[in-house]
Amino acid sequence: MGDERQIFETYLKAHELHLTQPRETVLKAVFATHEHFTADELIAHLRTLGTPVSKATVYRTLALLSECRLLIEHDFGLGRKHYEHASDLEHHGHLYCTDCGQIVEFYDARLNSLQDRISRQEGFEPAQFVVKIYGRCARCIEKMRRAPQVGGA
Amino acid sequence: MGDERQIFETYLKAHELHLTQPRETVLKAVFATHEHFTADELIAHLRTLGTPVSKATVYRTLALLSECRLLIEHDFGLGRKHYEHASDLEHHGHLYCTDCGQIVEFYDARLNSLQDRISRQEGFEPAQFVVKIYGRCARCIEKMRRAPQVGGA
DNA sequence: TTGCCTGCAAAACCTTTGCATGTAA
DNA sequence: TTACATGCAAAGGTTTTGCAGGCAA
Repeated sequence: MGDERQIFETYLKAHELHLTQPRETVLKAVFATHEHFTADELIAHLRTLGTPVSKATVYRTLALLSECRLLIEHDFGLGRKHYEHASDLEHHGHLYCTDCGQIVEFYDARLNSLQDRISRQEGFEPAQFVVKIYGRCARCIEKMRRAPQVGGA
Repeated sequence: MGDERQIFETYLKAHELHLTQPRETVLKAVFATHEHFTADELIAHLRTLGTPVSKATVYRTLALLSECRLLIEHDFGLGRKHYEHASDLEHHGHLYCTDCGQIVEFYDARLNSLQDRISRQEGFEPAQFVVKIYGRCARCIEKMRRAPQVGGA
């Protein structure tokens, strides 16, 4: 978490912005765990911690953290964004279960070489690589087997 | 476009739904091209064609077409969904330029084997495989070289 | 002291929903 | 004839913005 703070401070200085107390509160909470989270969850968590930060400021801070590449915004098509640490993104992607909504991470060392090869081909300068597989997780496949839905095709 | 119509009709019949005129209008417009589009763009396009369909019906029809796997919903984190033909999805992913918003497709035969391998590993039954690379496109890299931004890191 | 930052509430945005009317089968 | 579908407008949920007062540097 020392790294993140330093990167954030450097970014703020470079843009003549301030490291305020609310921003520091958000920074700490965000990098205290490695969980995915939504803006709303973070706002609730901060309230629980006894260090509430307003909705507007949380959104503004998340935008800053995404701009300086400390956070990645994910969108699973649910109408709200999920955030995760950019440093956690290397070599991994997400499996999203369309039945129960569970998000499972998977690791594959070949993802990065894939990203590089494709970006080079297209003349792209890659910043983020996002791999998602939508489908049904093992648990829901099993559940389905025991109690099949009508019209399940 | 014959295929899509048949698949849609079969799906509607199986669920005791009707193939109405507005649904047919949407179906035709959607499968007339292979472009990505948003709901809003489609609504505007239908108006231009002289065959307007209401917002509510367009959204409802897009949901149906996604349910029967004729369309894929994409989310590039812009607050609105992009749709594309499911049949176009094989072996390809998207490069999204964070500067100009351009979306470039890339093809790589290895994507499908990657999906299969990962899904098997995790016990997933895959339905959609989404690969996105966010970054800067060749044109914007060039533009940037000629007129660098302040604080451009 | 200066200009950025905060929090509140209102606005904006895309998408969904309730309801009376219209229409496929 | 019966149920499903349409269109309008209003509601819904998340994210953004305007503004007056507060704070970092």
